[in-house]
Amino acid sequence: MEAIEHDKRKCPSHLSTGECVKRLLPVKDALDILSGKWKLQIILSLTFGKKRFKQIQREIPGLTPKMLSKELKDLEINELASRHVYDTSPVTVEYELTPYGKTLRPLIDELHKWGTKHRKRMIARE
Amino acid sequence: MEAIEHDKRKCPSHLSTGECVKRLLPVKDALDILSGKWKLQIILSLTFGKKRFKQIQREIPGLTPKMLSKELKDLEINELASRHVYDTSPVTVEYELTPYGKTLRPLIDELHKWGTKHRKRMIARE
DNA sequence: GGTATCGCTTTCCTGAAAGATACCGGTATA
DNA sequence: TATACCGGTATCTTTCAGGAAAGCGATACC
Repeated sequence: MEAIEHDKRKCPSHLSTGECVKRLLPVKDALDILSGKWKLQIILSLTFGKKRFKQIQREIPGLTPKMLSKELKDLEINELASRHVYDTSPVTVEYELTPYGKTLRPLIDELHKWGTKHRKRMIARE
Repeated sequence: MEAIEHDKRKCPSHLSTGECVKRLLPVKDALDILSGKWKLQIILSLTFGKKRFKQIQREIPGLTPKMLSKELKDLEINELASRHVYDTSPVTVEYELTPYGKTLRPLIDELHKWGTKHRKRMIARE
């Protein structure tokens, strides 16, 4: 039987497959930083000001200290949040978004914009 | 010992905690659609034109038919991709990004932009 | 003395996602 | 006849993110 015409388009001709993958990497980096069950909530919580460990935990129901600790470390490693230890006793520890962390804002806004449209669309469809 | 001054900022005063969570939902929706090991690559592959099942699979090393099948279904459910079956034998099936699917573009670009900066920063730091 | 708070860490465990592998009917190709 | 392609599905196993619970040193409160 007659086959359908297929062109072999893969990547645009000026890009090799390898280059396509390379273009993908930064997108994955960004995605990694925001995905996961708690990251967004924690970032959001910190956008409203400095917070202490327990304070964040109390704000986010279900968040265990283990997870919070881990996520905060990730944020620190990526220089999105900073940790300040004060020599009180027992120690006081505060976390805060770095200026760099705040550069996530437009990205989150874009996600919010698209997500909102999508949500409406999916609900409208029923 | 003297405690440090803490304000109790949580959410901006005009937003309840519930409303904060609500603002989060659409962001998560968007994130869900893009995160995962294969979704981005599949979407990217489809931005370069209609593709057949095996064609996509060949383009993305390591992608099993089971995963591809599942991801394509997800894309269909979200109306981001469409499936066309042609009555040849054996059947020919083509997948393509819908116009709606193409609206993801600015979002992916934004992720790419931030991700690129972040990648540079992390590499520069060593 | 007993209990509570702070800021975690450690250990153990589970459910869900992802991977490996095999298979299916139908067709074309050698 | 046998082998390969197509578009998947079915089944089994592995991996791994994340949860539950306990503990820790230091302090403060009743």
